[in-house]
Amino acid sequence: MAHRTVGHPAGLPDDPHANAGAPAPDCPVEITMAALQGRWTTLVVRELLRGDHSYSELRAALTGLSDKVLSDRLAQLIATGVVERDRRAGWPPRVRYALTPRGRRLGPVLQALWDWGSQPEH
Amino acid sequence: MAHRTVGHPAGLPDDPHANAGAPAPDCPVEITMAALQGRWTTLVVRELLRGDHSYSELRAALTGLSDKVLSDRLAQLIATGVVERDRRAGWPPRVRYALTPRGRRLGPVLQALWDWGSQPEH
DNA sequence: CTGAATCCCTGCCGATACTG
DNA sequence: CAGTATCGGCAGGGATTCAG
Repeated sequence: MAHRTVGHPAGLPDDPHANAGAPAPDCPVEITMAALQGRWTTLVVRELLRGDHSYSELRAALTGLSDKVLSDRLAQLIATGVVERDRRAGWPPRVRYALTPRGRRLGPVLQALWDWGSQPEH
Repeated sequence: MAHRTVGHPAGLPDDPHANAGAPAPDCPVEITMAALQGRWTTLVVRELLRGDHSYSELRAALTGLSDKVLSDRLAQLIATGVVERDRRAGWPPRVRYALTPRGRRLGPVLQALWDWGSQPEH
């Protein structure tokens, strides 16, 4: 049991599946990074953690975010199963965006990112 | 105390400092994402979680990673305080790369990323 | 052995304009 | 209200070459 510098709770890095010598798209870490990647993405998720929003509510909350990028991000988050779109019939068009259960589970992940980023340098 | 959909342990999203309406470089989440951003970055960190490595050891472990990107990644990780370089006098040049204490604290972060990415879709 | 410098190509993202 | 279409600038990163 040679050089196990520190104990790891699960999966990392002693998991048998954790032996990628190259960036594999099916690596769990890559999957999560891909879901969160891109400018504004984490902010959109954080906004939706507060509750569901309409398109224009998101745009108002995230000042500086353009239409193109917002729809790109929403499409990305829907594709990764983080967000679901609820379109209701009638006029004017009413669309609501909300986190899926999977999306809500990003809370602890963002929390871990927040915690590390808040820690002092050394 | 209107619509608090779920309790949050700390910082997110009810932290007073968590009100950025735009991508702020000083946001803790952005700091962590910036440290981990870029292809190969998480794999380099994961490799170093196993112990310190020489330059060529890293290159051997990460098949397909080019010199340019590896030195870019090491510079990035050193700049963000994740990795430290230990250069020893003599010939041939011997250099060792190891995680700083701060870098070792990325373990739980990668674990959180891994966990989310391993979860079933719904 | 340990990198830095260069070249080039691709994809991201911001701005603007337009549609159902 | 809720998006899509198009374009252009710029940075990321892969291959190759050169240097300490």
